[in-house]
Amino acid sequence: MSHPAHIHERCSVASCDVCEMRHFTFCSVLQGKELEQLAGIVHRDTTTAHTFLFQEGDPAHEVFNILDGTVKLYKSLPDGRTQITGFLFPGDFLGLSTKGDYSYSAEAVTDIRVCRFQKRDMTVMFKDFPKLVDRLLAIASDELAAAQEQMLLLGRKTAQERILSFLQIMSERAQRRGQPGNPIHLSMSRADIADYLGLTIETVSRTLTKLKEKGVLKLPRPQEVVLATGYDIAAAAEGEA
Amino acid sequence: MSHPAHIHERCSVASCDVCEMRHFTFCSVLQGKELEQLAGIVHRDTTTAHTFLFQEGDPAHEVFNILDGTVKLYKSLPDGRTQITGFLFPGDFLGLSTKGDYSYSAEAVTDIRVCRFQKRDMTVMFKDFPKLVDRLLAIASDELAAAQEQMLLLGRKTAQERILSFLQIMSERAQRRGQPGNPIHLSMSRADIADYLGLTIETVSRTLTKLKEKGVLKLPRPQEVVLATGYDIAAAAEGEA
DNA sequence: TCAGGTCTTTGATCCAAATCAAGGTTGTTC
DNA sequence: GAACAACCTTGATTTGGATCAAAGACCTGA
Repeated sequence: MSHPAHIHERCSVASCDVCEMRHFTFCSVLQGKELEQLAGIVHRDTTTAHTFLFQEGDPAHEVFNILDGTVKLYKSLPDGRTQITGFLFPGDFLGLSTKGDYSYSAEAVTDIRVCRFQKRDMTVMFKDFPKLVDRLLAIASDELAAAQEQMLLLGRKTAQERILSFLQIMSERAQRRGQPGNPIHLSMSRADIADYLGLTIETVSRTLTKLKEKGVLKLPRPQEVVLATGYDIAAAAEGEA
Repeated sequence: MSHPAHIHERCSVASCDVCEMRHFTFCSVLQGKELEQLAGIVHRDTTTAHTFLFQEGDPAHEVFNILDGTVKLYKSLPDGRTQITGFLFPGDFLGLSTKGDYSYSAEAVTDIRVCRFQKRDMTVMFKDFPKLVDRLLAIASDELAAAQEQMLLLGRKTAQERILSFLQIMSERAQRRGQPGNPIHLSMSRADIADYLGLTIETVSRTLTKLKEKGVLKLPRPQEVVLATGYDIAAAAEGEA
């Protein structure tokens, strides 16, 4: 794999009040003049898969909002072992950090479009519009709850429960974006799924095959999962007998 | 083990400006009249080990601040498998949640003292003092970074690396509270450590014994760990050769 | 159409940690 | 200070998922 490069393309300033993600993301609390002020500080970028938004240890000068595509957040150990801590999809926000540096890396899994903000510009917005901070606190709270759920998965679930939980999460998030929850499109590789679930590629593949043989799902192509209707995936992901 | 009961004791209203934790916790951003207003809504509770502050699924009406003792936060699966998502110590804040219900349980590991606030009272404080929200966002951000670090531990570290990471975390947190970082006092049981690290009691015990045999630490009593000076625990916790 | 690369699946074997099973230690109550 | 209970340690064995190895599947460009 070639070493991903940092983003370099930049598009011109956007007009936030006609943004298609406007009501699905953190800026949904702003309107009218407030959105104009936001448009004044935003940059839009389009970039290809495997590009870094930033890497662990980089000075944390920017925050981002995903417009299109999939991004992975991860942390690594010195010997290369990697844990993906989350996948981001359109409408998701990233870049919060109280330390001066990012504590994780963010890399495009697919081609992506993002909104990019300088943190110092955001600080001004926070001062002018405290409801933005309220919104970010709610977002951080939800992320914390999701992180705790993921700790339960990583610490205590079997391989099969992890895969089922993962499919359930991907399905729910597609629905929150207004997409169908059932044929599930997996925009990431088996390696990324493994690094998200604390497993190996082989175990991910084998477990999916086993679920296919059980009739729980179909796998017409590696990236497309069709869940059997009438199967209680939520219960199975928590280990019912 | 007897089933822990909910808290029932209540003490009278406190005077926040003489609070010993005042500068170590979220109220450190308040002063003078602001603290008086906070004192008007706080209740102090003293309660014994194994008491619940709340359980997963309870309506989230209160937030808490730990004054003394240790609290564990955890999530469980239907069959009883449990993942502790964090230990809280004096100065730590808990109870954030955007949903109506708590998404995890909080239980006293030792006898504890806490400040207790009704969420509706806090909402008023947030409106009056936006800097409180800023502070909570910073706290949530830090917790998120810690959660991501814990996901790396649970997904990718060996038993020995987990134990060393745990000791390092406990040491650092003691220091942040102004206590010595070296003889480490473990206020929780082996079972709790296991549920925090995604291991079994036996593996926790064996791994500690092995580290003792290697001369990395001494274990004068089960709850007291003395780290060997000159040993780079941080590097070992990340798997240096 | 074929060559080469990347990704996924499948198979055989291994091993770190879980499970099963005693003992040992510490603290508490009567 | 004996009896009990809770917790911790140690030993023997098992096992779920990792590792090692190889064969498909799919895509891209010449």
